[in-house]
Amino acid sequence: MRFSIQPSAPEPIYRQIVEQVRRHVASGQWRAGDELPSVRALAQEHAINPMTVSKAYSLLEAEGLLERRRGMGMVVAARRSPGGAAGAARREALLEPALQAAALQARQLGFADGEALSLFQRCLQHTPTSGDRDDEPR
Amino acid sequence: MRFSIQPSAPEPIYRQIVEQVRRHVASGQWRAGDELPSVRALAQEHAINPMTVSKAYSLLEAEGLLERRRGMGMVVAARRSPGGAAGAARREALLEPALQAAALQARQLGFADGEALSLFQRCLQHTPTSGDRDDEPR
Amino acid sequence: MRFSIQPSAPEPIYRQIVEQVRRHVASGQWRAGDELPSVRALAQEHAINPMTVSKAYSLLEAEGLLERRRGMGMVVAARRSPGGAAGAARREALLEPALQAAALQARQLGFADGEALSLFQRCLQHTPTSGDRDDEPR
Amino acid sequence: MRFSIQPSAPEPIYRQIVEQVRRHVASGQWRAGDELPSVRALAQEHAINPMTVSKAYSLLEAEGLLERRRGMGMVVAARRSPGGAAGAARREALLEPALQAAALQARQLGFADGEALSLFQRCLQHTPTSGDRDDEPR
DNA sequence: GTGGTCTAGACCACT
DNA sequence: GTGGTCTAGACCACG
Repeated sequence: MRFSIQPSAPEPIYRQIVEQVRRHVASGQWRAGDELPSVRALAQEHAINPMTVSKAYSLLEAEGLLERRRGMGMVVAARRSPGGAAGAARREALLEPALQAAALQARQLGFADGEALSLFQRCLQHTPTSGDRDDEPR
Repeated sequence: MRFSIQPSAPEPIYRQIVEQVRRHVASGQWRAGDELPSVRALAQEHAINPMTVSKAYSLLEAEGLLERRRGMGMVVAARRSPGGAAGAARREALLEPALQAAALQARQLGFADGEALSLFQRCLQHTPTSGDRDDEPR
Repeated sequence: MRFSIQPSAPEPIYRQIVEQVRRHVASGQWRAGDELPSVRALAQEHAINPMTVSKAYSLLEAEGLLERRRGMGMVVAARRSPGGAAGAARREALLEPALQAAALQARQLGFADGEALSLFQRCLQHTPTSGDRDDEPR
Repeated sequence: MRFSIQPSAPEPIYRQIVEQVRRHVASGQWRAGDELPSVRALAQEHAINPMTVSKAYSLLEAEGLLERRRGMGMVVAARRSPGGAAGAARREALLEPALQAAALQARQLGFADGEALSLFQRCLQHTPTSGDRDDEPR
């Protein structure tokens, strides 16, 4: 259960954490009851401030994706069923904004559907399958 | 020559304007000499701050994409040749970041290539060809 | 649009703010488009840290109750319709936890329904009608 | 003599135990000499930390409500006289904070006295008379 | 050990 | 002017 944090990226650190947890839970790679690294451990590992990690965890707890086990850290909540059909819909919903943005930009750039799809396919092939990469390009 | 502005989107308004102009010029849909809406008109139409429009226009002028014609507002500059092979490479370069981001998220969500491509195709079909849409989905 | 903040209360300050906004919006006392005091103004008025206010506002934005007008502060979001039947259900849902807790305690203390209701009525009569009190007892 | 513990509730576990004992003793449902479950038994039954139970019992002992019988665990102390007029006042005092909180929230939500009382009555009817419920609504 | 809260101050981005 | 983000450090509550 490792995180990929890039302090220099334009996306705020706390949001990088939030989105990674969302995607890993939605994809079923992390399951209900799995323990997350402690605030202090994650902060120290990536040389960031504990409050930044805490902020991300708090947001995920408010969202219902994580649960606080008092005195024992955070675990993945038991509410979602990522395996079923609802899980598939959720995953699509999470991916859709990125696809729509890309589609809109392709249109504004005058690309035909085939060209855009071909370029996207090339991007997919250049993106490793595992979600556990340590330093993804941004 | 209409703009699509969404004040509630995470992308800053001035950047939305900048990127839209870049794409429409790169694609050849807007050509040298075309007049852009005045700062005041664009600001009023979308209920945004004139300073925001002005900031975007200034950035585009500094970039050499627009020219300031005294008393006539801004027009598309004459420097680029969007039709050639170099233009094609430029258009791809402009689209690539969005595609890479989508590809990465698709991977982290556990989608196979075929699924991701199919979802992207659906998005493309739901996105009108013209760049003149007024309210795209967010 | 005034807030009642008691730094010495056991309830965290940021949560006092969150709950007050929730209740005032749910009751229709604050309506869509109403502007909230700025982070800095509210912080200074009650001699608390701006980050504490900001945290409360951020939570309310994530909840969809407030909207950020960039560069212009926060306003009440336009999504809810507090006047309708759904609003009434929402208000009841917000009140229910407190009532249930009181009911459970009354039971564990061995009160009969009539006694508990009578005591509650006395409490209601001692609680001013206006929600704008500046220093409510805790 | 069963306890209702909800580890996920905002109220700390040790305090849930303390308050339940207080209420059951004040109401006369638990009487002098009654034995409480052992620290280990209570901890195991609710899957909580024995230290948490021990902390609650110690607080109650310091308060004079419980007594430690060597080798026999804790029993309800003999000091109070819950049946008299003073006992009634005590019970009311224990219930009052919850009622005041509910009344304040009802006011801030814009409820009239009649509505609030009616909702409270419904809550009371849905709350079993016995204090031995195992899973109350949260 | 765990996370929560608050403070103080700095810097950034946007309008 | 607005809010957002991050850092550093302190203290608390809980288990």
